[in-house]
Amino acid sequence: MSLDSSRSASSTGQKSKRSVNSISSNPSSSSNNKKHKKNTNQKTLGAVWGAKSPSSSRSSFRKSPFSDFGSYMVHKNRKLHNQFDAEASSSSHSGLSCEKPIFRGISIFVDGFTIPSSQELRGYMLKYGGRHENYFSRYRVTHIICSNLPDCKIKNIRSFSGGLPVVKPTWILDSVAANKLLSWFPYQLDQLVDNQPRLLDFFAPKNSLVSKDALLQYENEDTSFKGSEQKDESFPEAGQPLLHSQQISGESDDIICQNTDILIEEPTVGSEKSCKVKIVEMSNFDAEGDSNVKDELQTNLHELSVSSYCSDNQDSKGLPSRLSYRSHSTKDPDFVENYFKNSRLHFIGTWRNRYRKHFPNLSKGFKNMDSNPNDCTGSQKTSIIHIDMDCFFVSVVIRNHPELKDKPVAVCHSDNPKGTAEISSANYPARDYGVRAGIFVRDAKALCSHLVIFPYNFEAYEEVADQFYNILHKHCKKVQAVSCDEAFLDVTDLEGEDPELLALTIRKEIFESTGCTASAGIAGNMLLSRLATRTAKPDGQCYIPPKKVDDYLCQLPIKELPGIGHVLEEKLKKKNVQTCGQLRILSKDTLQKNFGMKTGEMLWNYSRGIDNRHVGMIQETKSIGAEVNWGVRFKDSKDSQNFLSSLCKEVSLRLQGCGVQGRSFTLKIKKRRKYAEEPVKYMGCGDCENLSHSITVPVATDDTEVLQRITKQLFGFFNIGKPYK
DNA sequence: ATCCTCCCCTAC
DNA sequence: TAAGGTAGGGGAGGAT
Ligand SMILES: Nc1ccn([C@H]2C[C@H](O)[C@@H](COP(=O)(O)OP(=O)(O)OP(=O)(O)O)O2)c(=O)n1
Ligand SMILES: [Mg+2]
Ligand SMILES: [Mg+2]
Repeated sequence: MSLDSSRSASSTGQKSKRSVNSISSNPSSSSNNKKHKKNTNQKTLGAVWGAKSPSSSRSSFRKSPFSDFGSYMVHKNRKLHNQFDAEASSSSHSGLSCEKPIFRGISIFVDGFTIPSSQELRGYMLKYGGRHENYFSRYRVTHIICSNLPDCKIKNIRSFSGGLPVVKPTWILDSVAANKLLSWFPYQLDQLVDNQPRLLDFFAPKNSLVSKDALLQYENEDTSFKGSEQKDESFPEAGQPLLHSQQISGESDDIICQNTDILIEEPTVGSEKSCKVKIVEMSNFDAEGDSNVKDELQTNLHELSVSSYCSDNQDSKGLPSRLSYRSHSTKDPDFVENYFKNSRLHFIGTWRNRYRKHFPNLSKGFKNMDSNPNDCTGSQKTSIIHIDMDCFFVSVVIRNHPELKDKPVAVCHSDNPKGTAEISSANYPARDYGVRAGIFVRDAKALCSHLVIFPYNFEAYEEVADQFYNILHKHCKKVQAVSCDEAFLDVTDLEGEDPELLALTIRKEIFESTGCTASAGIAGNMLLSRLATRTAKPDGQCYIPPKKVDDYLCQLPIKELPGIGHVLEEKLKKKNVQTCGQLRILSKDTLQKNFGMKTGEMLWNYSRGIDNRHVGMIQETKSIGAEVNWGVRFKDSKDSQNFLSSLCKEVSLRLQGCGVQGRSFTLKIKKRRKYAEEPVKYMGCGDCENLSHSITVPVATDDTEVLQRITKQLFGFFNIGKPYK
């Protein structure tokens, strides 16, 4: 009930996509899912694929990742307000460390029963500068610790160790006794000795974590497929005799490749046709009990998306066989699950749902500006703080590596200087070289050859985010979470407090508690405080007083405004608009005519520093979905069906995890564009067309089997593989 | 006018 | 090798 206010305020009535649901229907509703809650919420929670790049942008992006994306990164004046920096560093970091950090860079995972116990080993690791992981991850763990095992278990360990050293616990004990890191080589598990990779360089002082990746690469390097190396973008390799040859059985072509025949002639390298599928499902809540207004069911939309690449024949040799290791949609039966486990975008995309469960009462727009409907009631001007962690993923993983603080560091799955893994976050020294989130690691290495790469540590991000929000909630009731590292605070009501001092205090606490720095922007509305944060970074804060607003905005490149991405930027550039000052010249009418009513108004307002949003207006979830656009390769229709099936399962789990059901469902697919070349990105989806169909069913569901039926039907709408029609 | 479907765009 | 997700806002154009 309270919620409609939020939506109506801005949108002037209807046009809201789906009705909003009533009150509390959400968690309470279906009683049945109680038990799921615990399990599911943790790792599930899904998402939808965003159909990111339009054709135009896609191609430009491909050619020069930097040019249109982060090109300028306006380098922030770190100036003013940099206080506690020095002082805090002394007091802050808890010290588990007074001992010589002989295990620096070492991260162990203890498998099974050991003497001494896993807990004791953990104690040693922490005390001597190392790490201990409770869960195995090939990216975080550098050594597996394990006692000799029965043969039947050995096989298991061999397969999951992924080539990491498997070492006896005495390695730790002896190293501690010697007060230096001994080579693990003599301590390998007896049964595995023959198979150990030679990884002596592991201990290269720098960061062993990285070297692991590097080594793996070297092994495979030569076999890397040529297609993607350099030229790939230039021309469609005309020749390429493809192994194509005959095709498959009738089956394969029907599903996927609709224009198979045509495609075959295409320049495409590998004989694959890509095609993507995306499914979205929408649904209403099962309001069950409160029937009240049936229309209130909030519709909850649930999307599934899949993208696939189908290769029509030749499952045999050629490129594909080489790719077949394990992470590949048709090769790995648990592909979807593994994929999500390692996806950074999945992590940040689902973070919000985890936050909701973690801070149930705080996450819903806290009664928020309750009374004052239109507020704006002048009396006191509102005061908003925006706060954002500096290069979050990097800061967290280098907390215990002070020597790296001023060196260029980035977080990425791979350190392969020829690889197409994406940089997730780069610290400020790295940004000086032009390295930034989203570029390929090979491009990053080209910009900065000594860039240090760290692997992800999702558990740590989760933990730091919790500390971050605990601190924010402690100081302010009106907190609107934006993402795992970013939030708005409405501090208007905290009259006794000077916002700038408060920001200082909060940042200091964050640093002391997490070892990571945050920056803050303080201003009269959300737009301005957010912009202020950008100029404050890194490790600073910035207040924009009302009088300075005009000066501040006038020169500001429009791309800096939230809501203006690369497409809008280009469109405006064509009209000769590059700064807010220039944007102001256009009338609201013109803008609305060119960009639509809402977008036009937004542009007009933002260019003047006007923003009427309120902190804390968070609505109920409207949609839940899951999508995969990487590593999807289908050989025949069965593969695609299996894949859709796993997505249905995933979505079903996520719905249950949230305690909601859906009535409206959308399937999205990606289909390889006719003249698309081989994807530049390893296991990527390349240049695709995005298609979607949706359907609304009479009764809301979260049942896997029902989803499968619906999905099948939706899939049929695409007529994939039926050239005529 | 309003809704509905199929997109596109943006942010993290 | 590598993990290109997720969710919401909004526009165009056709159906009602
Ligand atoms: N394209 C992107 C953008 C972000 N992230 C992840 C990594 C970031 O650390 C985190 C937070 O995003 P921010 O936009 O806040 O970026 P950073 O915190 O890394 O840097 P900044 O100091 O600019 O906030 O989200 C990502 O993986 N890929
Ligand atoms: Mg940040
Ligand atoms: Mg952020």
